[in-house]
Amino acid sequence: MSKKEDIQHDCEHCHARYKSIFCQIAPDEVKIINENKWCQSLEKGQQLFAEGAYPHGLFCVNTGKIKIHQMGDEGREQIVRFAKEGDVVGYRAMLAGEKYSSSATAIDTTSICFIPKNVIFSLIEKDSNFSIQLIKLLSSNLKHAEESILHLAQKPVRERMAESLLFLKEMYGLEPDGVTMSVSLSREEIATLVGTATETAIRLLSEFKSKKLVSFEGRKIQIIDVPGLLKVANIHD
Amino acid sequence: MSKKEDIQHDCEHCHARYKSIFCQIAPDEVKIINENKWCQSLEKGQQLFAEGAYPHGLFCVNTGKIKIHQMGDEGREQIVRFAKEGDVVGYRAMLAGEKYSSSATAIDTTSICFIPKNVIFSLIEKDSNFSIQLIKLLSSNLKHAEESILHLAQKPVRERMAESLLFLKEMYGLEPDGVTMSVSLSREEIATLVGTATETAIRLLSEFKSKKLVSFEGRKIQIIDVPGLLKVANIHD
DNA sequence: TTCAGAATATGACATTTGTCATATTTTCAA
DNA sequence: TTGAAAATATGACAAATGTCATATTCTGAA
Repeated sequence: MSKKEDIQHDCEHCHARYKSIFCQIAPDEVKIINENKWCQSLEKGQQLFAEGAYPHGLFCVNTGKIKIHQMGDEGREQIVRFAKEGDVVGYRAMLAGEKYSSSATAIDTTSICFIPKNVIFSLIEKDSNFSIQLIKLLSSNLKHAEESILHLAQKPVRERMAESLLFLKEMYGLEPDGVTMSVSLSREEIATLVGTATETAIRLLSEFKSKKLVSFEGRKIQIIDVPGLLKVANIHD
Repeated sequence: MSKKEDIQHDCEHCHARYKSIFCQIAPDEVKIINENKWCQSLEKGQQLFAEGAYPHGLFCVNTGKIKIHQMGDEGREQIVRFAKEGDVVGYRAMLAGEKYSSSATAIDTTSICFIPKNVIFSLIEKDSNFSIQLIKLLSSNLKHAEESILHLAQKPVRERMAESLLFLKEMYGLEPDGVTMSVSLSREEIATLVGTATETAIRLLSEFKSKKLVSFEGRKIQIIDVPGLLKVANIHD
């Protein structure tokens, strides 16, 4: 499962922990996690877990980028969520005691830590504040999911494309140049995020490029005109 | 807010509580809830809470049916969830400490109980098992929401319509005749559940009727051919 | 009962979006 | 380096779905 060269980080001073649901837990609890966790690194494209498998714990992203996706009837993938540094993945199925309903795949070089199920459940039992952190995380995910439902049902593809680009910019930020997006996705992946055909995604990106809203060279996309994109996305306030 | 004639139920022997997230809490906690809750009855069409308002507690459905819906850009409503007896509504925003991101409206004569925020949070603090119940509820809602995302993005309207009818049958069940659905929704509401235009929803229902998959008289819909609907919905396993 | 407004229904049509075919370009392993 | 496979791009077209117009039916209040 994991490779020899994977570095075992120290939870106590972990930069990702401060941003995570584990940010407020007691030092001795941190110690328990540290002793039971397992770190692993993933290449871009490597799968973390697959739909249908049984979870034995959850994963905390240390560095890198993860997509959470589901398989549709016609074998078409749908991206339902993303995760970055400090985010927790694979927790929904674990908490519910179910099989994974989605898969998770690295979309960049990623370092994650695995924390066993029993450690999480004993933490829930001992630390009500941790429960609240988990509840807030689930709440936030649910809110975003319901917003996606609204947009998929009511917004045309062009609006959703503009919105998705702005979302990716918010989620993963920009490179030091201040315009290039840090995430690099294939056209097909962008299509499965927006919820459209790959060709439609390509056409819309070309259109946005010709309208000087974005520019790109392969998978490196630059966000040129944020107000313009907001307008196309039909976002006002 | 509430009317004189609203009956104040007794939580201890409440039939809805046994089906709810409150099914496993200690007797003295039940007593605290009972002393702090407030029961209210709603007519069909009455709103329980509105998008943008601040939550002061959560609502537990005693009897009846509730729709959770959001407003889209063009003023079109989108139904994102339903609730029935034993379900809890309005908890997401409360737990997250945010404004409501959706509204809730009775779609049938409904009796609900309001439980104040502080009672819920002290319960989370005291009873880790209750936290787990909440976490499982959120998990289940999130799972369904992500499934909706997949289906809205990838399934054609006809499939989603068949699926929605089957979903409503599962959710609210049938009348004693064994075929008529217990929920009664307008064509427009069905459309906002499926995520399509009202006219398209009407046309599809007529098509299903002519294909003897369903029959209906106004808003009373009979489910005639479940295997046929499953086939149209493209559901196999 | 009666009437007005709402809900349901249906046709005609426009628009959006997806699909298929086919270039063109890029990537990566041999 | 080179060639094959994958990814990107674009055109032509088909299919799905939404919109608008207009009946028709239903519903509830006066």
